[in-house]
Amino acid sequence: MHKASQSLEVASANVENPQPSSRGKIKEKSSENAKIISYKPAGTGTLGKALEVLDIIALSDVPLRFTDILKTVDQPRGTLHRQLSNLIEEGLVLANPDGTYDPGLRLLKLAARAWSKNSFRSIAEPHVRKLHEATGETVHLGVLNGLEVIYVDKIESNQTVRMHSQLGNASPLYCTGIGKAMLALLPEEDVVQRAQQFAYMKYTETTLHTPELLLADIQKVRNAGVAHDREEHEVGIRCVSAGIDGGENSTVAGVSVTAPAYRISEDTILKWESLVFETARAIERDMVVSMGPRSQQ
Amino acid sequence: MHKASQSLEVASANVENPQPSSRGKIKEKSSENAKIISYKPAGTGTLGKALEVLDIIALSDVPLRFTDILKTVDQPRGTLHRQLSNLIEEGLVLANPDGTYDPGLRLLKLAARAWSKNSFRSIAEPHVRKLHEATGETVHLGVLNGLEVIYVDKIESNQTVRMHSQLGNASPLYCTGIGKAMLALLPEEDVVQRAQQFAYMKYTETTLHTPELLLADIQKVRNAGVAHDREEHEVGIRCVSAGIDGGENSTVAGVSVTAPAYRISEDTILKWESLVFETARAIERDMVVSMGPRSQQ
DNA sequence: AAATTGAGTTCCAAATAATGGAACTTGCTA
DNA sequence: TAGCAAGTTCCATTATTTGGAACTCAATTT
Repeated sequence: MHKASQSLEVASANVENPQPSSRGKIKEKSSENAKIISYKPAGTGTLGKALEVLDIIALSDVPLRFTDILKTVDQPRGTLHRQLSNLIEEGLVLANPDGTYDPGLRLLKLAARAWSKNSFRSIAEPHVRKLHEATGETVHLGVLNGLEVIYVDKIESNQTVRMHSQLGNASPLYCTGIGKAMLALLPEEDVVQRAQQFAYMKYTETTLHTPELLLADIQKVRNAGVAHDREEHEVGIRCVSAGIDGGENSTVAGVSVTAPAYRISEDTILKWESLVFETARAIERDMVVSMGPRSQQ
Repeated sequence: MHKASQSLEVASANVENPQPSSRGKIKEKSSENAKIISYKPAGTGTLGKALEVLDIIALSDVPLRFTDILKTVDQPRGTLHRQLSNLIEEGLVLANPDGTYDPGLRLLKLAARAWSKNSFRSIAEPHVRKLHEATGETVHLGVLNGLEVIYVDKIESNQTVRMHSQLGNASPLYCTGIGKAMLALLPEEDVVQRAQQFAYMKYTETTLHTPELLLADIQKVRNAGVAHDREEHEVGIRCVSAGIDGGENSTVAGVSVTAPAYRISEDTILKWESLVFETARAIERDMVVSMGPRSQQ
């Protein structure tokens, strides 16, 4: 109990869940069920601590030196030094000649596989493409991950912007169309809980920057079936989004169409609402076929 | 040579680097042993073992179940089970409802940062783009990583193919233009050593599938300053490539132009040779400016 | 229906790896 | 040249990982 509690306690709070799992599965963390969700597992175990360091290096906006990392992570110098050595040895971190550290190439290689193997993404791809063709605007496909949405696919309307520039990027749930659409799929108490955990930032005038504003909007999304981002994350940018419920698969995701506000009329928005909604439904249907109950191999 | 320089080179690209390091370096497994390059560090330490499991999951072409992984990795069931638990808890691995495992979303998020933070890539980007504009064909940017080239950027000639589909992908050095161009930059004994370690596959009729064939070609590349892939990896595909020597930075990389053989004449090839060569030189110059001696921050 | 098998999970003493404090280098600065 | 800051190494202590075996549970087999 002593040690188990430390390594896997994330689920400590959400005990007793019927979980109709057939064969046992490995302690699945906060997926759909988790009543109490701990999004910040805080590096427990050797792996967790190593990843904590890796996160600091990867998520920083400026190159970090040894001491910078040391200040962020609460550890003795000797310990951090060895952790960095291990990360470098494994190719997860790159030591620059000037004494700073960068994320390593191995991450790219792993992620390339993670992306191409992602079955949800490949199932959704034709639908995403069709939506792009129907609207002519930028389309995003995102997956729920804790308090963020992670973009797993994207088709740009404007080809001058690099396509892949944003894949894998993460945005907060509360200020994006996809984020709100996904929240609306979750049980109310789960939404309430997450709403309390956001570190709200008022990106624009219309950003929903309190749990109350957010929860009220989520209710509207539930009724409408689609979510709107009315310049809530970036001035001048609007988006229409619909949530995708993976069901069995427990994946919660969303699609969206995004465009500059000046370019689109209310009529266009209405048209997009149904297009986006239908796209989400189509993806859900394909998911049941491909990964649903009783299938796969 | 100044500042701190802890380029520990465990499995880094350049063995045998005089490296006038001033401050001590991190760890450094065995400096006199640097002749023997261990590209397969074989999971040492807790982190290494965890990554070994992650690699198996990420690099497999089919979804793996617990037992499949167990057969590949030589470990007791109990141990593997806990390792998987840890990987799942950290978001590096995703447990599917059907009992199979996939690489997790956290990898995408980390890799997105690794990519956008990669200073080499961003320095090279304008040159890569220019080369694409000058040739109208597909341009690749790759970095040396052990026995492979990892593609860090790519501009497609044919927009119908998804741009990001290949980023992070790895190919063997011996059968790609960029790979051979990079090898040509390394000291001879290093090339010989790597040449012996490849698991040669005869992809096409012209694949250089023995160390002898490869070494002979590398010599030609050294003389010419550019490397050719004459349908050595894929039938009907040719490519012209030049190596990029990071110098101080110790990054070894390469650029290439690729096109279907039927579409290009010998004249075109000649023109590309100088374009590609010049692009590589231009990138090297920019690297010295941005990350070379006396700079940073 | 009972027995068997296969797949996954849990437990715990023993083995191994990580920790953290302190001493040690080294380059830079006052 | 003394002092300082940044980075590196060492090693006894502490904590985690290991691996074998026992256990659960469902799907076959007999």
